[in-house]
Amino acid sequence: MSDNEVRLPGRQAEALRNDTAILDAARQVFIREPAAPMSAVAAVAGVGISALYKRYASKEELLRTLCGEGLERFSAIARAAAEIGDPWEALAQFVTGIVESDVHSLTVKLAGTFTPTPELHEHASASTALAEKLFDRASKAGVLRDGLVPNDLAMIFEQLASIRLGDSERTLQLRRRYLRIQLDALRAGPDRADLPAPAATDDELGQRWQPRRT
Amino acid sequence: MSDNEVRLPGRQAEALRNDTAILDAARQVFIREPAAPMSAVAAVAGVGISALYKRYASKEELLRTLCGEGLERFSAIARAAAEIGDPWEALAQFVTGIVESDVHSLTVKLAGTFTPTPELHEHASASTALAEKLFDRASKAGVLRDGLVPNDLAMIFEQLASIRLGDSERTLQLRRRYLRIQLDALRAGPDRADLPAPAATDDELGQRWQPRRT
DNA sequence: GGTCTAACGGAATGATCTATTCCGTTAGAC
DNA sequence: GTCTAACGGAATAGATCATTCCGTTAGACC
Repeated sequence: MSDNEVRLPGRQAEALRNDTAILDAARQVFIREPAAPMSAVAAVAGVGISALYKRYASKEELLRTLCGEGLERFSAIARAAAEIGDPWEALAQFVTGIVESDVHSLTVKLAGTFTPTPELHEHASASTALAEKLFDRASKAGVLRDGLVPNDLAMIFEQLASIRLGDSERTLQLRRRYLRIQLDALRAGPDRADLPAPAATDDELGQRWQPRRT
Repeated sequence: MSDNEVRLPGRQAEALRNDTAILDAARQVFIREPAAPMSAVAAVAGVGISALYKRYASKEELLRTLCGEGLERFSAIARAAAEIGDPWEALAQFVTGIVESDVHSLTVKLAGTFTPTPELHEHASASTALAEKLFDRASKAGVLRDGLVPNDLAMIFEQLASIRLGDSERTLQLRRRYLRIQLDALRAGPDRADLPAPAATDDELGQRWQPRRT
């Protein structure tokens, strides 16, 4: 670890360390199980429950924070991919980046477990726009199979995020395997059958942000 | 509905009708939400809770029954596909059949919510063997991309089963769309990159049958 | 050294949710 | 006109959690 913040000694240093420990633990716990109890987060972070509530007024607030952080990460990955010259490589890097950082679990799968703020909605729209730009570039370059639309990417993320077997390292390996398969099928090529049904609409995908009970 | 069992009149006829109503409702409810309460099943079936417990000693027993029924369906689909002459068509029909009947949600996704019986295990093994036969036939015919193994099919089912948007009809449409994409990527063809990691082993897949809490 | 207090740990509280049981009804069987 | 299998659904008995409360404690400051 780097020590770029060791200005603060003693007690306050511990508090800072706990800040990140709690966020890391929460990310890890809620990615594995979106309905996990707060006590599980505290246990993984190695702190007491009160340390959580000192920082976040409620579970919802913690989840919102995690989700926002996920959207941030999503945007960063999209922006980095946009720097790549080759349109296909840019898209592939983007998709790979999202899958490798498991950002989908942090955003869409957490949405619906809390009531979203307008800011989160805007942030989500902006992120989607970045992804669409990458998609359109590849599409105009003719490297994508016919009939695909940007929202297909979201569904592919969803499918890959459903893979979870063994520890997180093994899960990552398996996701890479099936990502390769999916990417191969997205490229333009001979023998591509027509896609049988329209992709999900924005409205359909937006339903995920409606608060759910489960 | 056909009336092949109307020998029994009155009260017993109602009981028979309830038998299937309950099983249908349970299938529908637990596919949508594996952790659904028994009362939800009763509500959908249009009966009282006691009608459930008259037939199944516990929730576990109902889940086991559903799972067994799903394995039965799985085998039937595999056997029907085995009749098809063309190896690729046989495999494609099999995969399509599993996805269309949402049988994966009935077997693997329910496994782990109850303690499995030895019979279920054997039944599962037998089903897997049928699927492997279809896979091997296609593999030997050279129509599959290199590096695929039978267990890849299970992961593809898993990914497609994770798609759920709107009502069941819309969900089916979307699954057909992404099934087409996945199938295209399974065929042998030019430009197929090597798959980056080994597929799931039987042991890894078997872990799903270990009882979980969630 | 002696206080003071921010930051904690974690038990206690108050809701909520559910599997299962219990008991009074009722509609056909006879 | 009885009798009873099959019900409906309220009541019971436990879980499971989010959140609060209160007693500790380890640095900060004198």
